[in-house]
Amino acid sequence: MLILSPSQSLSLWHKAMLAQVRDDDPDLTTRQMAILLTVYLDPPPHTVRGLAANLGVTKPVITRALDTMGIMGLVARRRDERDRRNVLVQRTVEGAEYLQRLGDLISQQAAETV
Amino acid sequence: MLILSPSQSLSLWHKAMLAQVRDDDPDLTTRQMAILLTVYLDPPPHTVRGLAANLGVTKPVITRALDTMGIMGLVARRRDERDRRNVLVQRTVEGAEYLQRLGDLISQQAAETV
DNA sequence: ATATACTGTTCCAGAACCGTAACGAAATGA
DNA sequence: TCATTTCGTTACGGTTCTGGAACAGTATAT
Repeated sequence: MLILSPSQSLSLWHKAMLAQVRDDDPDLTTRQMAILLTVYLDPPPHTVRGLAANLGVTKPVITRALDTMGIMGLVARRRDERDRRNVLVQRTVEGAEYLQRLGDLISQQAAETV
Repeated sequence: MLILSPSQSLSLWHKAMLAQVRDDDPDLTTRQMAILLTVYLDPPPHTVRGLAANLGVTKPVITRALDTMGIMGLVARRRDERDRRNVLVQRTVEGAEYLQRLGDLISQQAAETV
């Protein structure tokens, strides 16, 4: 149970967004970020279809986001050997480090918020 | 001074991103969101050049974002009559309401975070 | 008056995204 | 076996964003 007023929320959101924009890495889209966080925070397995349903978007959106984030090294794909129609989305060391930095950044901005 | 652990930060970020993706409104890009929040949270005046420098992006990025968010009604442009080279970025009722909803949403997600 | 500096915008080619629809591969059921 | 269903991906046409360069309009300085 976190106490975070709407005003504090916007201030925190602002700082986090600014930090994202200012660093040199290319920004993830809102959808990509939602997918990435879901893969790392929700329990596996994660399939394309499951992610699409969870986020309320079409399957090609997931496929394309996985393509992009795969190239970035943030997630990996693997065939489900038990049902080879499925693709299982997996975490990577690089992705875990990326989100760890993000969490640290937000946490730090929160600490500096009045 | 807010206490928000990295883990709580990611969880909060996740929920906020999911809410953004799931609603029907088109998602703002990270840059657009950063510009919008800067205009509403930092003291005016806001110029294209100032915003570009503050965010570390080029001026066309600001111009285009103002075009898009202007069509959405989230911000407005006005010539600076004292120096007609400048464009002053102004807040709108619709933009204020948008950010108020965003702040409420994040605040509410925070309250539901363990 | 004229050159210079500065502002925001527009133009350009390229990249990434979008939704819809069609698709091949794999599993299921008759 | 063969039709059907269920996967994820690809193809299509269109929109939006990107950085860099050129631009017109305004202010300033000589």
